[in-house]
This record gives sequence, C-alpha cells and structure tokens, in this order.
Amino acid sequence: MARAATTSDAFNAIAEPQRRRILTLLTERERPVGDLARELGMTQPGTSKHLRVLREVGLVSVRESGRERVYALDAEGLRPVQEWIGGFERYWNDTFERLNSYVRELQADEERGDA
Amino acid sequence: MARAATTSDAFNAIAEPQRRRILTLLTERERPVGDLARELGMTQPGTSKHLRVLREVGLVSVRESGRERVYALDAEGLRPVQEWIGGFERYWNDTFERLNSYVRELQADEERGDA
DNA sequence: ACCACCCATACCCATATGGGTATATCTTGC
DNA sequence: GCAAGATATACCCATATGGGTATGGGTGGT
Repeated sequence: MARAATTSDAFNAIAEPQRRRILTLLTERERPVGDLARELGMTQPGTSKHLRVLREVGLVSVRESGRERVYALDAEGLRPVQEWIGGFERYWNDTFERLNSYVRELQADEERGDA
Repeated sequence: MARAATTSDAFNAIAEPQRRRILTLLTERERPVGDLARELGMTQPGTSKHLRVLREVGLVSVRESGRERVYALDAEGLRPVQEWIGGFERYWNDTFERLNSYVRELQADEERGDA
C-alpha cells in the first residue's frame, strides 16, 4: 500500500525536499525544465517527474514557449496546508506566537463579520 | 530510494492522512494509544507505528501512566512547516492580503474615532 | 528536409512505507 | 504469583516512490 490510496495532495507533494526546492526556485521567477534540472543537480527526466507531481496537485502551472515548457508557481495550491497548519498555531508554546495567533483570530473574526 | 535519504521530518510526517488525523485528535486532549487506534479505525500496532514517526520528528510527546502510554501534541514541531509555508503567503492571490490590510485600515479608523 | 534541442513518458531498480498478524514486555488487579 | 490489558517491535506483503537510462514527439534553425 505505502501511503494508502495514492494520496496525491499538496501535503504529499511538499513532503519531498526536491519538490520544495523547485517551488522555492519558482518564487524567484518562472523557469523551463532544463533550468530547474540544472539548479537541482538532477537529470531532466527526474525533474520532469517532480514537476508532474506538482502539476497534478496544482502547485505549478505550465506555459509552452517554443520548444520549452515554462513552469510557474501556483501558490494557491498551498492554501490547504497553510490552513491546516493554522489550526495548530494556537498550540505553539511560544508566548509571542500565542499573541500572534490571537491577533490573527481577531482579524479572521472581523473578516468574517463576527466582530 | 523512494523519498531519498529517509527524509524523516515534519513535512514527511504530515504527508500521511492518518497522522494528520492523529495530530488533530490530539488537539482536543492527550490520548492513550488504544483510544487513537479506535478513533482511527485501525489496529493498535498500525497506530503505534504512526505514533513512532510523529514521536521521532517531535510532533508528539509520550507520558507513561500505568500501563498506558498517553500521547500529547507537541505543535512546536510544526513550526518548520509553518515557516516554510509562510514564505509563500505573499504569492497567493492577493485577495486575502488585500482584505486583510483593508480590515486593518478600518480598525485604525475606528480606533481614531473616524468611524 | 535535417538536425539539434527541450521535454514527457516508458521502463527498470532499490528502497521506503502503510497495514496487518504474531509476540515479547510491562503494569495492574486478584 | 498469575491472568488480563496496553504497547512496542519484529516480520511479512504489496505498493508507492525517487532516480536513472532509453526513447519518442514536438519545435526551431539552417
């Protein structure tokens, strides 16, 4: 089974170091596959495979430019992760963080109109 | 190789759905293994294995109570993930951020009595 | 048309992994 | 001390996965 039911979501995608590096590289600017492969120091096929995973979970988008495939970050896909993590911020022990998440909660409330 | 070099970090730990469920369950209260196993609907050994992973990356702590092992959330371990994700917030469609600053403006106005 | 280049896919391999069953260890209750 | 309960581990299996090497399909330049 290994990672039951092919869990292909953002959580799984960012579990891989190289994929995280790719996403980080893409924050600077969009890049063609070859570029990424060089930066990662791995083969083009290997890179393509990681890109495929990222594509499938919607973390990157592709644009064809001549014979190149230019990949760009689609950070929206990280939302689920950020939201999930957000649910734990209040459990961090750091005083500063407590205050921080408290403030964030207040803001969230107001954005929801709860005031 | 599969997930090269045994990447055992928080990112990897939360890539598994059941483990995320465990962490979520632990936000409510600490729980002994049996409890978790029942909640997850899986065997005790299976649950223990997930708990081991979570333990090794510091996402949970254990306390012995008689013949039980009570697991508790240690959210600090999620910090790295939160920080990494944080680096991408500015690339999300600005909608959220815009709203955020808008709210902040409103707050400022009200505090000043501008209403 | 031909060739060089950029990629995605198909395969192949070795290992990591999730889940289950059997079992050893330790603790509490008699 | 002994039986029962709670766990962690050892093992076994099937599959997912990361990485590499071939290879096929487009695209641009000449």
